[in-house]
Amino acid sequence: MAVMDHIDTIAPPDIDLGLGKPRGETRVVVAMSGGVDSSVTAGLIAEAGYDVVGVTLQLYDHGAAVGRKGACCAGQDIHDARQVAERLGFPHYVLDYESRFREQVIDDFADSYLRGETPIPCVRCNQTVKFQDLLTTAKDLGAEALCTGHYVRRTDGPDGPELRRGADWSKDQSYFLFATTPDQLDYLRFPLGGMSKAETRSHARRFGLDVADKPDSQDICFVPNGRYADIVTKLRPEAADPGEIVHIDGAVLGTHKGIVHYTIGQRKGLGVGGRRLPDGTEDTDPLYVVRLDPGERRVIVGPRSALGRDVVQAVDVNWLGAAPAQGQPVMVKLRSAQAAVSASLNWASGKSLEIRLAEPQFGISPGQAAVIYAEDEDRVLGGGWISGASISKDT
RNA sequence: UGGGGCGUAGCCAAGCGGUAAGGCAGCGGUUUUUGGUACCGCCAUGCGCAGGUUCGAAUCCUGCCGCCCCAG
Repeated sequence: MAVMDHIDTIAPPDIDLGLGKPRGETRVVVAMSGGVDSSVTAGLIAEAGYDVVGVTLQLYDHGAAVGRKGACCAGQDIHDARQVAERLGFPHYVLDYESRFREQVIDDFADSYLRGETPIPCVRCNQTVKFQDLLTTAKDLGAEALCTGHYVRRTDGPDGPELRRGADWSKDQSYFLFATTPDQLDYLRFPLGGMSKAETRSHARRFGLDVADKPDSQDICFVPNGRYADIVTKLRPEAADPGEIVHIDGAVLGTHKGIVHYTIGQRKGLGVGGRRLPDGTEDTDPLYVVRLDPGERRVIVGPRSALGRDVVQAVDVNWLGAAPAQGQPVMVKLRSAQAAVSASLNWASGKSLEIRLAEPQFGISPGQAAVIYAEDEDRVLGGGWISGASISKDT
């Protein structure tokens, strides 16, 4: 089906992790999700002569995830990872991280919705379970580095390691790794960072892996069938309490089915049709969620024009290197699957920052990440969790 | 129970004798390791109901029903 996704033959690359010891004496832990990317990562590192130890984290309930396409880290995926390790001939361990994952990722996910935010569990998972817990485990296993199959690059700069976008920008995952600390980055390696997805799959075929044609993962890994609201409702029933849908002009337009179902910028799912305004004109423009008021359980809606924001505040900021100077032009991604936009730093103080976007953006939601790139749009300077956004007054 | 107006899909509606626009909502798909956005596709054998006129009616006529406004 995907014609572009096929390269017939590909030569073995010689991956060097730059760890300064003979490869055969250098132990490396590879985080294996059971998908193509991390499987190939392990294969390439083993092929390059390193002492590979594959580790797969069991993150959530087996039963719910068995047989699900494109998931990771449970059931079938653990089985797939084990098979890859067997085929490629290196040891493989499965670690039970279910309780840690629940506490640090799933609970946070649910609480975030209660606050009227829209969380990114993938970042939380990288930030905690993978780059804290698993990283510590890797060190305990005597490894010199932890490898993952992320499409990002780690380069050595004058002030230490730098994080850069994956060479294949269509698969770039740097947005999800903005919270990686300098110490963590120092220990991490991303062998796929210079590759395209097509190349990765070709290597998988070269290794004869059954997962070569496994679908790319998508959706939230611990949510079956994309019904994330079900999970949140199960954990925090009040997130599904109904409330009013209120237009920014004050009119109550209907009832919503729980704040968990909405995020700023969202259009679908409101169920509100056209209406006749008091002045006699008709309003049939689509409505978007402009704001969430968790205290009053209100969903505030308005036309798309009411969504523009060009000032963004972020907290829990992480810098990979020196923080940019005030007024410095940067590029910022406010959403994983959207191009970075021009911005400048208004101020940064401690773990907080405010940026000014060159042009207003639509659908900026607290709980999401503002990831800041250098002007070349390649290096990740850092980022933070969006805490608020506003529109500046006309000049 | 005098006068006037209106009843077209879940909502807002165009059409005013020639064989049901459009928007919103909804559904499906594409895109996507978060949520969302965007884009593409689908969505009224029928126009309150019943008769009538006509080659032909949502469009004209009659009756009934239901809303709304004004006047009692």
